[in-house]
This record gives sequence, C-alpha cells and structure tokens, in this order.
Amino acid sequence: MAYDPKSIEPRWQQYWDEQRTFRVTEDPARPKYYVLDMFPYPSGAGLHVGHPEGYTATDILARWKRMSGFNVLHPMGWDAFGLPAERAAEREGLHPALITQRNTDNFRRQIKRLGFSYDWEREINTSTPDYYRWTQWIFLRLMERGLAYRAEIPVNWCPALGTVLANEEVSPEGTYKETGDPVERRLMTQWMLRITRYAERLITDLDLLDWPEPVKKMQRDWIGKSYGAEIDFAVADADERFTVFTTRPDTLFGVTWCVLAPEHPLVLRITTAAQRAKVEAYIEKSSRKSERDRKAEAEEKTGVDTGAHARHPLTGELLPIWIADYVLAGYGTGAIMAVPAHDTRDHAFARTFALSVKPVVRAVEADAATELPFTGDGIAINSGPYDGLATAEFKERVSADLEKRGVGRQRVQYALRDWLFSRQRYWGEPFPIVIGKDGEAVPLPDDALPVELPHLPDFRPTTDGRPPLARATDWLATRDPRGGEATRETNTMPQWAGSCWYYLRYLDPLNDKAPFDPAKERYWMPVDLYVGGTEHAVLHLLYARFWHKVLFDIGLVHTPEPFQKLFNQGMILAWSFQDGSGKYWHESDIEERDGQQVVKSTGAAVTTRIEKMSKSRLNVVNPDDIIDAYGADSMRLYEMFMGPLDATKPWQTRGMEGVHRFLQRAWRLWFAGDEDALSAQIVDEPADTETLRTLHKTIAGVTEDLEAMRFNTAISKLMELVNHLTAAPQRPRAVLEEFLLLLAPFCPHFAEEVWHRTGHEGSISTARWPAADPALLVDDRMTIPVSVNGKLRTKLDVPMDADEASIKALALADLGVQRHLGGGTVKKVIYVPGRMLNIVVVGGA
RNA sequence: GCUCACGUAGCCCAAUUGGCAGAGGCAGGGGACUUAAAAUCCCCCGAGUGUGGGUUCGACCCCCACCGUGAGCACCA
Repeated sequence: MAYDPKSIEPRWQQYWDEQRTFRVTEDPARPKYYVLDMFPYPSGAGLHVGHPEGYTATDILARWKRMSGFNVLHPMGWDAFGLPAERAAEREGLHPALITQRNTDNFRRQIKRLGFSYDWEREINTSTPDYYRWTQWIFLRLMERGLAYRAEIPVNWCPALGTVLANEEVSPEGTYKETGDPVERRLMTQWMLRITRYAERLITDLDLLDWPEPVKKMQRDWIGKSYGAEIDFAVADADERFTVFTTRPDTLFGVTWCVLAPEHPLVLRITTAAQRAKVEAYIEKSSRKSERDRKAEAEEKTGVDTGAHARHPLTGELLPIWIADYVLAGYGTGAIMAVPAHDTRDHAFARTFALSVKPVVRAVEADAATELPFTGDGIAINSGPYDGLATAEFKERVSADLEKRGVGRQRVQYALRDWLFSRQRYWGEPFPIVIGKDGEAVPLPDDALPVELPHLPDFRPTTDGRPPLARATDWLATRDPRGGEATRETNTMPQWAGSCWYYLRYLDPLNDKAPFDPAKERYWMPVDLYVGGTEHAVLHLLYARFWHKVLFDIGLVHTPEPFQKLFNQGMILAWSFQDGSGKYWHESDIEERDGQQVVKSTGAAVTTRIEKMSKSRLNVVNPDDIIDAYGADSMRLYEMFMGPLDATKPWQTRGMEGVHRFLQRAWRLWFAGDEDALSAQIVDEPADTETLRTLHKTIAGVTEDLEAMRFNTAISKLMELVNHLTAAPQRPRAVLEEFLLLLAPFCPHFAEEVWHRTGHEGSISTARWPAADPALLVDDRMTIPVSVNGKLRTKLDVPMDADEASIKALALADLGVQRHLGGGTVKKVIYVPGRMLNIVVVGGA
C-alpha cells in the first residue's frame, strides 16, 4: 500500500503505550541522559506549532540517545496553576479546576498525536495536592532558613487582575508583561523570598553552565551587580546623618547637592518649616504615581528642596538636600550625592532647577573641551589633593581615606530585589501558614500538608485587595500549632512556584514520603539538556536556580545548578496577507497573478509580511490540521527542516509538502505502488562501493549533526541518501536497514512500520544506532581547485595520497593554468592540503 | 538611546569556521509515463553573499562605517 500515516501513526502510538516502551528506571549499568522540555501552561487555545518545535527536537535527541546506549529520562507535565485558567473560568462560568482539567486533556491529546517518547507514567500536574504538597513543603524549608518573610512594602498592584505582581513580571512601561494591564504602587503586607541572599552565587555559578551567552547576560544584568562606595553625610545643624551609595566616589568633589528618595525616613525630620508644605505635597503626589508615570517623566526631573543642608564629608561645604522621585527608595540607600557634571540624571536635574555644576573629571584625550555631562573615566581636576589621579586609582584612594575617617566604605550593590511571592488570587498553591491571634505568621508542621485549596464557588478577586480565599470561611478557621485559634493565610503562591522544582519531581513522581528519593536524584541530576523559549530567560530560570541552590544548601540535591545545558528554540512566525485597507486575509484567500499576490475574490493587491502568529492576523497554524493532512512524522520532519532550531523562521505550508514527498519517496524504497509486497529492487547482495560510501557519510554526518543539534542539515543528508537509493537500480537490504535506523528518531511511526513489515520484532527504538566505518569515509581520489591570483582556473583530479610537490608540478604543467600565468613570474605557490592550490604570479600578460 | 544577534538564488535554508558560493527543500522550465490529467521519475534554469571601504595570495567568514530586520535593556546612582 501507499504511505498512509493516518493508519500507521495511531497504531504505533497505541503500541508504545501498551508496551510501556518508554518507561525508564534507574540503571547504574548505563550512562544516563536527562532531556527536558519546559513544561507548558495548558492554555485554552491548545497547542500551537511553536510548542512541538522544541518537543520534537528533544524527542529526536531522546530517541537517538536511547539507540546510542543511554538510559534516557524524558518526561512531560503541566504547569497548571495560574491566572489564565481563572480568567477563562470567569468568562465561561466554570470552575478553574474544570478548565484546567479540560485544557490539560486537550494538550495531552495533541502532544500524544506527535508520537513523542515521553515516559507518561511520570506525568505531573502542579495543581494537584500530591504535587503542591511538596511545593508547600519546600516553602517551609525556605522559611526555616529565614528565606521567606512577610513585610509591608510598596508593591506592584494590578487593578485589572486584582493581584500584586513580582518585579520580574512588570514591564519597563509599568504594565503586566503578559496582558499589558497597568500596574500601580501600593503599600501592602506581602510574602517575600530572600533571593537577594543568593545574588552573588546566582551570578558566579553561571560560569558553570553551558547556556547561550545572551541568557547569561540577561541574568547578570537583572541581578545587576555594581561596585562602589557608601559615603556618610552629616546634616548641618542637626544630629542626623544619611548614607549615599555611589559607583563614582571619585566624583566626590563634584557634589553640589544631595537627594533623598521621597520615602526616605529622614525626610520629614530634617525638612525646614518653610519647605514642609511643599515637601509633604510632593511625597503625597509621588506615592500615588504609578511606575508608568514615573518612567514617562524620566526626562523631566521633578523634586523639592527640603531646606536642610548636608556637610560635605571632606570639604565641609554646605550642600542643599532635595527630595526627588528619580531616586528610588528600594535601591542602594535611597539617597544619592548629586554630581551634575558627571551624571546624566543629575545634570538634567541641575538644568531644571538651575543648580550649580562643578566638573571634576576631564577626558584623557588632548582636546579637553569636554562636553558635560561627561560620564566616562578620566583624570581628576578640582579635587584638592586628588588632582591628576586617574578614575580607577582615585576610587581606590578615596574609598580607603573615607574608611579611615569613618565616613565611608566600599560596597557591592545588587539591583536584584527580594522576590514578591504572594498573590491575591484563587488558583494557586495555598501557603502552609496560619496567622495566630497575635498576628504572627506560623508555619504548619510537615504532617499538616498538603494544605488543600478549598473548593470555592466564587473565586473571583476582590477589589479591595483581600484574596478570594478570605471568603472560604470554613477553611479559614483553624488551630494554631502553638495552641489556640488561628486563621489560614489567604494569599496564594505565584505561578512560578510550581515550576521552580518540577524537574525534580519527575525523578520520583509518586513518592508520598518525600519530594523525591535522594538516590534517584543522585542518579539523574543534573538535567543534561533543557529546551524552551527565551521568554523564560530571567523569570523561571532565575527562580528555579534560586530554589535549587537552597535545596543544595539543605543537602537535598547534589549539584549546585539544575540545568547543565540550555537551548532556546527560535520562534515560528508565519506569512500574513494584508490588503490596502489594512484588512488581513487568510493564506487560502490569496493567489498569485502576474507575480503579484492578490486576494482571490477582490483582486486587491496585498502586502505579505512575516509576522508572529495571531488570531487577528489570520495566520495561526494548528498542529491538528497539519497532522490530519500530512501525518505526525511529516510534521516532526518539517518542524526540524525549516531551519536552525534557534532561529526565528516562518512556517510555510508548501515546505510541509516537500518533506511529506520525501517520506513518500522513502516509503517507495521498500514498497512500490499499492503493493504490500517488498519492492523487487531490494536485494540481499552487498552494496556497491559508491552506495556504501554514501551510506557511511550519511551515518557520520547525521550523527555529527545530532550531536550539534543541527536537525535541518541532518535531514538534508537523509534526503541525499534517499535520492541516491531511488536512482540506484538495486537496493541492498542492509543499506535500507541502516537508513531506517537513521530515520527512526525523526519519524518514529514510519520507522516502526517498516521495521515490522521487514520482519523485525520489538520496537525499533531499542535497536542500535549505526556506526560509520571510517575506512569508507575517505575517498581514494580528490579534486583540487587551482587558482591563479585568487581566481579559479582549473581543477585537478589527483589520488588522495598525492604529495604537495607532485600537485604543484601538475598544476604548473596544466595548459589552462599556463595560459593564465601569461608568462609572468611565479612568486609564490600556496597549497592547502586537500583543499586548494593558489599560484601568485606577477607581471605577464 | 544603548547592547547583542541576523542579512547568501523568487522563497526557506547549506557552505567542514579564511580555501571550488550550493547540500536539501519549495517555486519555475523541459522531458518520460498517460487518451488526458494528477501522482511519479529524469533533466534544466537560477545568486557572487545588504551597502561602501580595509586586511589577505585568497573574504559569505576577520576589521571599520552605514542601511535593514529581530530580540533584550533603558532614572539601579
């Protein structure tokens, strides 16, 4: 029969399920390989073609590694807690648990249709009590170590969502990254995780990892380490002092005023009576400002003079003290020394309020007409005893001097803030915490876990910031482990909680005594390869690393880092078609007329563009449709054939047809026409030398490409082999078999089907990966291109072992070459062994 | 504005890292098969590598400047 994925694929998927083909357990006799996909949030929209891109890549690697003798752990699960389910639940009037159930069922169905070799017996779901029991358990460990605490702090409150958000979830424009809803600042009591305590290790341990450099850079930048100094300023005529942080202590002589953040505790104590009204008004106004407003006004600086003055720690000069909201309460000490000549923000501020500017650094270059603000390094001027010092030296010297006088010290500062860890939403992990009569947050004992999420008919957020769980009256009232009554904590954990440790639960998903068995952890960890999108470069990957380090410190895991190698797959885009009026059309409504893309029905010309897939652009590709039309193996193949895995690239359904044709052609190597019988061209004789060479080059090439994750070129090599075999009059059975093994990781259903039709037992996924014979990889002759003055003039066909002298002689004797030498003098002959020969000639015609 | 990627046939992409610009696929043209068409098979066409300089015997590859696309960062003192 002809190649028919529709009948083949479901059969093999069922076979793998029934035979539990991909179930794994620890096996000390074999090397392990843990290959992990970033598990999906099961959204209502179902799978889009971007999901299977990464999943296909890891599946190919998992299958290849298995065939190469590795014990492969390849699991899948669901990041199932989170806001979107709640929002969908509100829209549809269903409970979030039902929505989540429905969506995970759909995702599982779609993923299974692609024939991935997951060990489904390890499937996890972060929203089940069996799982979040251990999320809560880890939270208790964090608490024991003083890494979780409650604090009243200004937080990012999103009114549209009715919850607070972490810094990492808020865009620079002051909106929620996911939905674009505006975010305000509010003072609230919230749970925080002390990720800042791990800032240094989160930076240095990046060096241990095989991760893309841009991702490492994003993490380093987010943590934002900077070296500088703290300098103490006394307030004149008062027994008060404040400390500033600066990375430029060398500009200390250029300070012309100081600025405190509006929230700085000292502000109201030092403000003079004359300025008090203005200062209070400014504080009031800036406390109400959203992040968005603050950023929008970044250009025009605002602020108010407190009327108070500070004493310069070295010169004793009097410096006005201002408050301004360009100084952030949460960074450094919440106070700065303003050096308008050498800081762009201070400079802008000086211009707005006509404050004085004093240059203290000049550029090293001769043209000393330095334009202000000059923020580079240079030579000190107007700096008393320090004049003439270079910036770096000045910093050292002045920090030491300040320290000696007790008014300053060197200091390392991180931009990273503690992680805001509570949300005022329903669909998340409850905290294993009760609030006692005395208002204390009391951790529950381990045996009280899990604290189950109560079933709430009305789970919507409240407008006043009280979490929905506050409505669960029966659930709320409980006992204080210290004795007496207590109420439960009503906040829930953020969506990131469950994904902070899921890769560990896969190791031992059914364990009800511990999050996982330490012996299993020692066998499987770390994750050898982690594949997912760049959108998690900071959030998930930073949080997970933080938790992992805490678990490492407790002794629960044996590696300092969870994910040894990280790979980011690129985004899949699609062509869109937009007519002159801006209306989008679906690809099926478009045709080409006279080299111009037009709308079939109206004839209107359209502009074609490669854009992100979205419903509004009518360019979304649904994996179900593709599988219906071409089969899962073709889809897998195309996902990989489109281009390099990490590249952003457009989906083209035409390209699908190309790889589908390749599979049909491959099928015909065995089965001609509609016959079930094997092709008469298949022979049991040994292959000719050329075929053997082609085969072994393919084996070597595909293996190398898989090692380097170059799936697109691996597939093109398989295509070459098929083209060769198609053209050959005879097809040696042994060669076909090796080809089938090479194809198996890419197109597993196809491979199983042919494997069994050609008389094999058992799954091809347990067969051995072919080995290339080195003897067959070298040709006995080679072609050496010969150029004269860099221009290609002829090619020489010589034996592989021809030596340099004979090749040179041959080249110089060549008639074509002689003609191009034109009687000139041969100045030099460059021979690159096995590659090419270049003759440099001067003079001549 | 700053930083980092990427610009190769009509399109998606290769090119052993400084050595023959083409592996593969799509589209296009021709032929075979067919009453015809589809499918299939065979053959063919096609760029000098975004632009301008530089280094080199030799540059898609290295350096400089510019243009375009994409991503990230952007009051962090």
